[in-house]
Amino acid sequence: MTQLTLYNTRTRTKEVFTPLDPTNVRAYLCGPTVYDRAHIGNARNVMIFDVLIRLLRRLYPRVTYVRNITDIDDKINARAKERGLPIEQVTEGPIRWYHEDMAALYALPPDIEPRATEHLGEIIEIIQRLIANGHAYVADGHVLFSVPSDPDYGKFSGRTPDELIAGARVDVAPYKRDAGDFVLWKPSTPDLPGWDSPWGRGRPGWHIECSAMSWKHLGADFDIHGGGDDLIFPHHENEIAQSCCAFPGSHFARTWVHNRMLLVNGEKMSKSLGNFLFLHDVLDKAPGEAVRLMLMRAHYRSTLDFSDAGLAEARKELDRFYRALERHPGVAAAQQTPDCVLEPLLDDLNTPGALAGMHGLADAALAGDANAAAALRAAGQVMGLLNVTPEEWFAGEIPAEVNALAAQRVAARKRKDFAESDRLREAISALGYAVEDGPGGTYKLRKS
RNA sequence: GGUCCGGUGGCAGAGUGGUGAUGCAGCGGACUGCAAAUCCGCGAAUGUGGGUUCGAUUCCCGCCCGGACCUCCA
Repeated sequence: MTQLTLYNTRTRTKEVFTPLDPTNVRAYLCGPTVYDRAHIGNARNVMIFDVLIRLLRRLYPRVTYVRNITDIDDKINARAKERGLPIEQVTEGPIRWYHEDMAALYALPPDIEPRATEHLGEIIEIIQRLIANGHAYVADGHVLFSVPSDPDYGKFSGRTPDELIAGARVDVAPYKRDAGDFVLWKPSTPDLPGWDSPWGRGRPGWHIECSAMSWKHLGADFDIHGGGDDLIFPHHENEIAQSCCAFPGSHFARTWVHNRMLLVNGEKMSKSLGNFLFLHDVLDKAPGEAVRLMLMRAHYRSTLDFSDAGLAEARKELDRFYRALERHPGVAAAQQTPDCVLEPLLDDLNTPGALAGMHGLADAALAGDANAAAALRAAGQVMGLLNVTPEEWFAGEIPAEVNALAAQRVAARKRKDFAESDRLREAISALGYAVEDGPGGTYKLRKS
């Protein structure tokens, strides 16, 4: 019996995953706030969830994968104001880029990609429910969630309300009854985007849109909710509070999967440090699969240092996998995911372990085992790797100039003019390609 | 200050109460005009001090070091 175990942030333990409805597993991932390019941290988050979805689809007949787009946000408003544009025009580019960048990493598209701007009705309905059952109040044009009204508040992130107040470093707005209360709805001035509501023209707070979109598309109870671990508090704590209080008796997401943050060349990536690494820039320098593999080289719950050296190693690992496939041209993927890859993945998404399994298969394939090559392809499918042919991986576009030099080199080797041969190899190398000699004067070119 | 996580070979990075995966790099050999790739082989690690145990890298405690969250951030 193949059983998936996942570390559940809610219980802080590894648990056997049991779907609420085995005929339809429902998962929600906090998607991007679209005011800028996606960065490499966004990519890690999507990659780990992508492998999870691929794995679930091998275990269950149907998986509904929802990943939202947050297109209402004060940063978006700020950009719109700067440029004198409506928010739709500010978010349009980032949404398109996000799709392009994630596609370059071979990320599966979500089944449903809801947007906050399309869910004002659900947002307002949840707020009304919260007011009606005493978990929210109107003050000074705002609607606030009343933290003291929810006895479970803080349990998820492991905090007590006292701690929250003690640790609060922000000024507490005077209209708040309790320092920990957070905004569900806030008024918009005429120069800001706003929507009509029972509380006047305004806009939703940060956390409410995820409660609304997951409810609409997955129901009040669903299986898995994912995100970066920096969202545990306050975002996910607040989502849980809103949703559970709005829908008494419901439990919101059963299993919470959070990935650790990543470092860039040893430093935390943050706005204040100004070292945000955009996916777009990384993809200019390295193939999408290399970036993807790089992000899988560490377990999702440990810190990953995204470095140039690591990216170079990821590329070499893929070279090895593709060489193994190259030895068995046209071999189709095996039906079953090989155990040496499946088992580590079932154990809380141990992607480094799965990669080790793939190296074992590559060894066997290189030694001539066609079944191992077929298994390697199947492993690639669940990992989202090995999406192209070996020829495409190695060759890419070989410039005519490089081909010409290589042809000259064959001639030089034929007449045993090795000095000229070596000179030509260096010339090819200077253009960014490596030449490998095969038997009988044959050769292969690849990007170096 | 509060809460939480981690310290494994040169680097990256898993697992495990009983002689420590995997990759990259390095070294020796085969192959090659020389290389590259491939194959064969090699060296190399569990922060520190205690405790539990027949036995701990794995469990517990102290210490040292590093990191995260508590504030917008995946």
